[in-house]
Amino acid sequence: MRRIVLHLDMDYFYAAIEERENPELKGRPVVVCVYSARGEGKGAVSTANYEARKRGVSSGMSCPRAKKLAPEAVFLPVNFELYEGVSENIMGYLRGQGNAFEQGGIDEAFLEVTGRVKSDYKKAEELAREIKKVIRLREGLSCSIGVAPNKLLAKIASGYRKPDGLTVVEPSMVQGFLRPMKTSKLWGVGKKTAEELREMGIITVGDLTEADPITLVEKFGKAKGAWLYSAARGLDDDKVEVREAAQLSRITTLPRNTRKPEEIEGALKELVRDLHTALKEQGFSFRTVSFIAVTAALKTHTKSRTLSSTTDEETVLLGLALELMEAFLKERDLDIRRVGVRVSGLGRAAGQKSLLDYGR
DNA sequence: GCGGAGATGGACC
DNA sequence: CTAACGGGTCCATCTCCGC
Repeated sequence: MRRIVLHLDMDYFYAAIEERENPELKGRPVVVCVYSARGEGKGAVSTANYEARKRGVSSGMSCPRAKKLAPEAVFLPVNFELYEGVSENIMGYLRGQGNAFEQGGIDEAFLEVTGRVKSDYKKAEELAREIKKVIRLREGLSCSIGVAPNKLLAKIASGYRKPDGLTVVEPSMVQGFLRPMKTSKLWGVGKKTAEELREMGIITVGDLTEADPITLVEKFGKAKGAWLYSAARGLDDDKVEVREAAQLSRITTLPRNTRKPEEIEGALKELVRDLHTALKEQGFSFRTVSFIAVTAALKTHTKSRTLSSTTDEETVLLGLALELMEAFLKERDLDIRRVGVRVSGLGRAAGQKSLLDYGR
């Protein structure tokens, strides 16, 4: 059976929800920000609506800079609980629309629809239209959808026309679709990889199909080199499936750069409490704890410790986090800008159902 | 040579 | 003001170490 995968991406999700909650915002530039503890407007842009994007505002940009570009924009702090609720509604609906479902972040998801549409692209397109309609009706939000032979292509297709787009890439169209694109359109090719490819004279995906696989492996390592080779050809057999979380973390910016334990501990304790709550909610125990420090120079350092068996004790988590923090401060004479704590080696606490146990 | 642990960096949302 | 910069997750790679 010819495989058909659908990828759905909500349009400027956070800003769109804010517009929906407050219709007066419609037509105005809206910038949703994650503000830090540094006061007066410091932080980064999470999402900007299209009015703000027209003025050059984009995600990841610093808020003061966005303010300079769009002084008349409405700046709002993120309201995660609100967005999560909306996301759950949408994902709950989507889950039932395919043969398999995979959420990839708060505002996007893959659906394996091969069986449901019997490998028929016309039916897949109809299904995509139906999904867009339902989400618009129920949530008052628009999304963009890509329909293609695999996840890699579906993801690129959903981003091809935005907002409110629908792009269908049938197998016969794959080469024509991919060849003219910049390599950075491939999911997994970011700034660094694109730059290294550019140095090799590879700008487009078409260029990449002509690259020598041996050279790619030499340059990028076995896994990534091989992946680049097949991705350029639109090949990908990654399954659509529910993935268990592998790690959970919390990180925050300190009011000022410091290496005094008493100025860091408070924040760390709060992060631990928050992380432990999330752990409990999701029924996870953990085996590895990491202390994360981002220095004044914005370099990230981590220190970790793995236990011989899993636990879900908050006191263990806090004890280890503090211990690792002290070890870090002893080792390095650096001021800390942001601190974080991470748990990995996750297991299921007794009596907890795995996400995988919930049927489709 | 293989694995787990630990550190780091790239990528994406 | 010639910059200033959140928070979260996943993955790959490298080194070290015990076996």
